[in-house]
Amino acid sequence: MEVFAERGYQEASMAEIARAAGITPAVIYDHFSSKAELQILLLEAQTDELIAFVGSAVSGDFAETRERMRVGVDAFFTFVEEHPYAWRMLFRDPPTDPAILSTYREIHRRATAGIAVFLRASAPTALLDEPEAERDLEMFAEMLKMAQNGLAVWWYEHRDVPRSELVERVLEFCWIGLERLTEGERWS
Amino acid sequence: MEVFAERGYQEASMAEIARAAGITPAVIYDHFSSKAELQILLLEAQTDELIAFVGSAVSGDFAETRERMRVGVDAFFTFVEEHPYAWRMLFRDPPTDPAILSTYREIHRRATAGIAVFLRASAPTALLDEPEAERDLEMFAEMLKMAQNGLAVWWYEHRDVPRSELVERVLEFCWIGLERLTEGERWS
DNA sequence: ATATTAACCAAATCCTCATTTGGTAAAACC
DNA sequence: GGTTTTACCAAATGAGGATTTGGTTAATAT
Repeated sequence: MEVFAERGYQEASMAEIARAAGITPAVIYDHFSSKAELQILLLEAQTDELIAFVGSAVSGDFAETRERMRVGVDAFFTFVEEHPYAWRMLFRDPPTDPAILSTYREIHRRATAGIAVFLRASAPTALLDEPEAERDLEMFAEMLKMAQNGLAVWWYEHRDVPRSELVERVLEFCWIGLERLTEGERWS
Repeated sequence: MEVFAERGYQEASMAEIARAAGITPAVIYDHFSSKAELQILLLEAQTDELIAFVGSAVSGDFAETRERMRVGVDAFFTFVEEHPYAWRMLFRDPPTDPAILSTYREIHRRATAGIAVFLRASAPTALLDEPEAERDLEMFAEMLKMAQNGLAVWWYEHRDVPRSELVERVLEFCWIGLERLTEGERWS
């Protein structure tokens, strides 16, 4: 993971991965059928971990939707902080290899879908009855995911900024929009 | 551009690029010193075009900041619509080649900085005097850029959605946060 | 008209890896 | 104690693809 994350898939050679693991490339092939498979297994494992981590953070009871939102965003950045390699593999370097691209897309689909489910759970019935509700939720989820992710990339070059500040900025940036969404208002 | 955009840098072979241009690979080397240089020149040219395009769209006089914002966001999506290859090269597939990575980072730095300048121009003096003003603007710019870009990626799979709808969703998502930023308010 | 430069190409190079081969040695099993 | 499985590796193998070579032909310049 370290080598994949630091170098990106293409630049990570099996030789370097093996060296980092203290073995030789041949040993890797005793355990994984190809470089692509190795990458895919890592990606999937990390996705499961991220989704479980954020999911459990937001699953409790919250007095206000906003609190739940804050906890979710905070959980994401906590994951980034604690699993920097995982995050870079998952969100920073889209793969070029076609064999991995479909896995990558699936991961992002799952991430967006997860956020959308979360948003839907907070939205009022009236809004959900609108014919474009699904699509709108998906768009909001996509924007939230990418805004968060963009900040995470930015954070990488500004390590001195504390996590709590990132969380605040994300909420400031989009909260009101999300709040109105969850209250069923539309404005022009 | 077409081949780079469709396949991504790694998967685009010089042979295919040449074929698409109706020539042989050797001819490319009469004009460009390497595949990396070719990619870099294309990236830089497209960046200049995008920045000029959005820049001129938002440079006029607007009664309200919100109108200016709408026009800027609309200009971005118009560019995506009219220059799909350019957009994919610029924003969709981060390069893996180290020689190109620095160019890619510089491009994104310029894009974020351009958005930040735009936001700063609309922000009140009081807010700009805060010590963290620069950093906050940068964070907002980063989020706006990535939210927009995320929607553009999403759009790629939902071509039936009209541009105007994307623009509205972006504004809904983040406008109020931006509005408060430009009015100097902070809330907890 | 001739010299120079530019556009072009078919066929070699050549280099970087991923992947395989064909083993040894230690551990686990029975 | 012998057999099988597992962990391991040094040294090939081989493919894909960027880049060069060594030209020809068309255009431009003088």
